[in-house]
Amino acid sequence: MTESDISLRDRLVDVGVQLLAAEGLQALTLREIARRAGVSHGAPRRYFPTHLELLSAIARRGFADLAGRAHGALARETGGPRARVGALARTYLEFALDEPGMYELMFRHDLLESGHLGLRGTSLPLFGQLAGLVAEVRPEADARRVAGALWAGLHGIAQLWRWGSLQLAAGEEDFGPLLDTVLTAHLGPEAGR
Amino acid sequence: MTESDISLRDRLVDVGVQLLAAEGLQALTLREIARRAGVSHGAPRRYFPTHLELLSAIARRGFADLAGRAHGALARETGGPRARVGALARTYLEFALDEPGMYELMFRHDLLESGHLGLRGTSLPLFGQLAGLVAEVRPEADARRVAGALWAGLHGIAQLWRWGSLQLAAGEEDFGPLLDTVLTAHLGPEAGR
DNA sequence: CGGCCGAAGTAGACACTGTCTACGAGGCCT
DNA sequence: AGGCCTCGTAGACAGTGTCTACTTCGGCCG
Repeated sequence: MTESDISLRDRLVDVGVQLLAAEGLQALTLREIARRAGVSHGAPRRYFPTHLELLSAIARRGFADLAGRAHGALARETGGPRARVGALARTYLEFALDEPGMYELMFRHDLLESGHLGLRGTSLPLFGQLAGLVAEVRPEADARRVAGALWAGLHGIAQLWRWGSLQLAAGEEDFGPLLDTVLTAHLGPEAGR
Repeated sequence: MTESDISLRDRLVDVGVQLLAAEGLQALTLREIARRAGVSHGAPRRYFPTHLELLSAIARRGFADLAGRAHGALARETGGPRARVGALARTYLEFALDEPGMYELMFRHDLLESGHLGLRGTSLPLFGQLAGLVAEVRPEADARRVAGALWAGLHGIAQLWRWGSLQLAAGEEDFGPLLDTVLTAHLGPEAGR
């Protein structure tokens, strides 16, 4: 069987990721995941003692996905540091809007293990890259502080945009101009755009 | 009795607000609210057909509270538009960090009626005021766009700060410098600070 | 080869949730 | 007085996460 090739542990996470993308965070119950994996509701407990741990494992996939996309975007972007920050930021927002359920889960820290798996594992390195690029663009500024402000702006846009708040309040139709506004405010205008 | 002076409807919301502040969003179950209000678990249904509607009524208090604080802050701040934006922003962040449960609820739109009560009711006017002040500070820019970017920055700081992400990643101890960074980036330096 | 043992999954119980429905108590109006 | 109607009660129901006792089955050791 191809399904029993991989362990139940991995299959549960696979099913979870798929279910999250298909039906959203609310559908991601322990029992429904077990059902779709074809096992009883008690089975997951052997690998994930608590629901939070299973959700955390699913979220970890999301962090890995985001890190992969960011890595790919940076590899593709051959311009200067300012352009690379722009590519990173666009990737971040596209991820948040492409995978709304996953993005939601990744930042619902009440549903995740308190260990902040995502942050330490992949967000921090990613943040470090961002801060490094910022330092190149604005050597006179406190790069980590500016990178933090930038990240906050990205996260805010992602969140508010998903709810339609910014569309309604700011009257935008696309998040691009908002993103450019934030980037330009912190880093100055982008050369070739 | 002083408790039966006010209607059960209001009492439920009162109890909810109090419970939210005391024990957080997770404790805000319909049955627990009913218990603390001294009625059976079916009683709320007469006033709030669904749990979401009760939560929405509670959140509405939060939006009103925020609007009141903003109004007060603007009344207190006698400086120019740039200083007034600063006061507004600080008020927003202080609210988010003073009342973390309420702030969380206000932006958990999966728990609120889809009508976006809060947005239309109080956030939009508030956003309008912000945009008006921004227009005074930067007449050459698209005020609503800048205000949107500013709001996103505030929301992002509030969210990330509450989880400790920014403290960890950006190495800050206080959100003030981050807030100043965002404000300065979008509006230029504040005169008297 | 046979018995055992431990890992893996099952099945049912428990407390809790939100929702729904049938029911009773009490006041108000005609 | 009698009827109605608003308000709240009480219990049932499906669903959830967690916990515990029980089966099943494959591999290992004597």
